[in-house]
Amino acid sequence: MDYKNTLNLPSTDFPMKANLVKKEPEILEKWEKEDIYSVIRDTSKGRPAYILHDGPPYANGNIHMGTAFNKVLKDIIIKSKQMDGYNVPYVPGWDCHGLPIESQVDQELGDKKLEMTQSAVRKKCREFADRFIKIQRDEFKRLGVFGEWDNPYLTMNYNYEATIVREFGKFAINGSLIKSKKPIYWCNSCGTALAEAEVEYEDDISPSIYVRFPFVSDLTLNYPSLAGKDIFIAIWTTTPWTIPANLAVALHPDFMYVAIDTPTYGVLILAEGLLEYFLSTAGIEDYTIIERFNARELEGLKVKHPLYSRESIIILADYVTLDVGTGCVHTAPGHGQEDYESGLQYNLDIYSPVDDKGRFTKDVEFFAGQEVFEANRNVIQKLSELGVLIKEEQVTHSYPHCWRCKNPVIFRATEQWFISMDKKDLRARSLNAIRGVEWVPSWGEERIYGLIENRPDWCISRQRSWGVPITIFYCLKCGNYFISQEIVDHVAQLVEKHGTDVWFDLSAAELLPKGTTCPECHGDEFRKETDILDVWFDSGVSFTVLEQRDYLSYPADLYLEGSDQHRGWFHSSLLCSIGTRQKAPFKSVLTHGFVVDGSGRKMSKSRGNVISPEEVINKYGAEILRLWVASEDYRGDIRLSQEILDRLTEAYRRLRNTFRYLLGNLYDFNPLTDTIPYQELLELDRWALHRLQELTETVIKSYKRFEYHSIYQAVYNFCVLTLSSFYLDILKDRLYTSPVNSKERRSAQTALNEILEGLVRLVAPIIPFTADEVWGYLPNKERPISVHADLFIPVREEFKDSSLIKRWDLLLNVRKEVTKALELARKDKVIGHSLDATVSLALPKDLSQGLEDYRDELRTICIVSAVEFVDEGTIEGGYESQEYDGLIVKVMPSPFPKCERCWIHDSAVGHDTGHPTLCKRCVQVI
RNA sequence: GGGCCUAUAGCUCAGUCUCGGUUAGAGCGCACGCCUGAUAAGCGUGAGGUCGUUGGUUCAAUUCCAACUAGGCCCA
Repeated sequence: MDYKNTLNLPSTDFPMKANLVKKEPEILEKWEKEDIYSVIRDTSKGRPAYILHDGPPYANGNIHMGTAFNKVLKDIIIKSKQMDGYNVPYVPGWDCHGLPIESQVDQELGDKKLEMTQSAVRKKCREFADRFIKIQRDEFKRLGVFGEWDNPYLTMNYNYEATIVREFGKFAINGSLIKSKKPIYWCNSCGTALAEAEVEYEDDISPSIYVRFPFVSDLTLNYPSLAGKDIFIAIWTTTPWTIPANLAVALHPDFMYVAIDTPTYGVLILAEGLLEYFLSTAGIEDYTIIERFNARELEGLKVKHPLYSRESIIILADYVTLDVGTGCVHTAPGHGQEDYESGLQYNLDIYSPVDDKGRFTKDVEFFAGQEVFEANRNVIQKLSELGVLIKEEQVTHSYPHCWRCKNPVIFRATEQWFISMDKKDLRARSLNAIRGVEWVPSWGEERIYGLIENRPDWCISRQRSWGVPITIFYCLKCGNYFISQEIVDHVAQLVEKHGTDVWFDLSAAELLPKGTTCPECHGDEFRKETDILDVWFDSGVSFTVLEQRDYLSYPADLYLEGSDQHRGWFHSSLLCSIGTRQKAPFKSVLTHGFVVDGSGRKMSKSRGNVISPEEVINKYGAEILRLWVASEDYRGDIRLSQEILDRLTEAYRRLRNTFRYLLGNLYDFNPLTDTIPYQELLELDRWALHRLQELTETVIKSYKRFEYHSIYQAVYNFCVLTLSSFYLDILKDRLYTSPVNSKERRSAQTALNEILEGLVRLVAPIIPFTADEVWGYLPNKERPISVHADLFIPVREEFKDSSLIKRWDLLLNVRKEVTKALELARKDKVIGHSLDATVSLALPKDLSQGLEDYRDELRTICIVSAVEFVDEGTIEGGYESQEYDGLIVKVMPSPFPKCERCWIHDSAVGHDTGHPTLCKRCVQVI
């Protein structure tokens, strides 16, 4: 007779092989059909809300691994908060305006652009953004991310654009807005401003000149050695044309400077560290050092401009280096980024006497009307004539060029709009607010604090097309610019209806409320501003979405982005919110690191180490990608490699198989009728339930702390150690051989069911596809349509029994020793399967006390045919425990025949004539 | 060049921070073996680490401090 048919072997349709790549789209379709997101919204009505406000990705390409990581992390938070009892709506967003899209559209259009109106080009930009929003949306959905995908917030939506106009209006009206000069990249031949991304660096040959500026301040008082001499400071530059705009000379605050006396050039002051370099370059051999200075002693002294009869001031700046030159840096605040910052610091004019075509303006003596690059020659000539030129040569260096016309570009100061950091105490109020926000990890606080503390005023204007206009008007009569609440409201209404195209399509008169007159001169003819807003302002006011949708709330509970956003979105959002609402838009801010390759290098095309989300999804499935997100500690760099993916795939299989095995053993279990009350469960099953509570506690706590890698480790170890290699392995005998409806079997199933129900929920936020697939196979069908619409099962205190755990710790430890002994016996070919063995234990006193009541459990948990306790000294040979002094384990092959049904060797096998190959227990079962 | 961050077995993570103190843990992978009633599964045993480097503090440092190296983010 084939007794195998009399066993209760596991049985389930839940497939062992996941085939995620094929299965996931089916599950997505099911979710779509069920409208799972709405179902979750409905079922969680009335629960406390948890608002994670989405940082809008930029809509100009497919998502990369960083975007995928970020979105999955958000989704894990959303799903886990949801299952932890909150109502967690999620409105995804996209950042739509800005230069990258405008540039890409420019390239697609080519020369056609020249014949198009600004609005027509903007329309192309809108279509471009739209295209990629759809693509990215599908990519995010494919990752299993739940959200309001059919109603996201887009910064180019008309109502959002109107909001931007209104928020900008608040700054303008409250007095934070200022207009001032700032140097930007400028292409002389195109006559346009360029963004940083629009310049290309290429090697160029430039003049390199050394010039001496005579001192005006009297140095002889403090330095008598200099008495009676002509004293100069020596500077070096590769842009002679900026000399007319020189207003200062910068020294490094920590460098030493020397004064050298030369027969040809008089006394020259320069950095000590560049003395040798300078002397050899300038060809000076005859000199004497007559004085040394600390740079700080010279700060504020005056020198004379080498060309004009005005003064230039000596200032200090960190960016001065000893690489090349003299350590005394010619500073023209209107023609360089660093020069500009020094100019602000020392309150210098941002002087930039150059027009749109790159020609000196008429008030520039000697060079008026000359194009700056052509003027280089003349400037050098003039310096030479005036006897202030020390040396001229040529250098090859990397210099910025216009990406369009390939000509060299210049820095030119132009009028720009700024939000003042200090006029309305924006900086102070922001710094104060930072202290009230929870930053995770905590160092984020210092990082953003430092940035806000030191940043200059926020330049919010751009000379581009694809963006939200700065809605300011100018009076044609008096030149005054103005804005008012009435104008803001009026324009915002127009924008809400027609989008910001309206600004480009209509005239100033059409855009203004009827009867508007200039508040200064009552003129009635106007022009509109042509600049648009920095896109960081667009996304910076995204918290308005939280106010405008009644199911969201401001401020958000959480903002979550990469650590680069301390300078980006966290930063602009904070400023926008503080500036208009006096409080931070977020209660807490979580940051993650960047995705790097297996050896910690950044992913880049040139390195060839890029792994795309698409690649992972198509080869392994989104679930593996999500498991990766959960498994990595994201506070630092996040590594990704083929090996990591392979490991995760194997781990996934293990998790899946654990679920499958649990399901397989519950095929005949009806929780409603077959559940055994806790107090009547076998000890081992109660032990398992206690372990489940510990796991639940760890996992729920880790979800709260956003520490998903701990969850991954805990769940995985639970499946492998607690379940697979221990509990489930031991349970097999009881599950398979006991009568179907026996208490022992139902006791095991009660525990298994509890474990399955708990586990499937705990992992659902991380592997939502698999969890929901498992959900469909659970024994009891009275449940929500998806695991994601349900809640975690909280820790059940009544399932905890720490004294039981303590007793069993000993059993587990002894088991470990027995397993070692079994392995040795196996090596010696004494046994194969552990059930072939009978084990004799010589126990020291302290052990025998704890084990006396567990003689039978020991046999079961060691999965051997018999365990007997014997006196010390009666055993010969045997394995001596390293853990317990005096514990000796002797493994022998069982002398009894093997029961054909349960595989246990037993003395009673053969005693029953009806079933001569079965043990007593199995005979009874049959 | 500056600000912030990271560095523990081949891989992913514990431990160190708030207590510095016997042989630094886990799983995976690897090697070897068992089973064939979770079977393109399951079980066991074992080998892997001068805790990035160098100094300092200390009776004692992976743990505290400093510098350096490598890498990451943001600036310049």
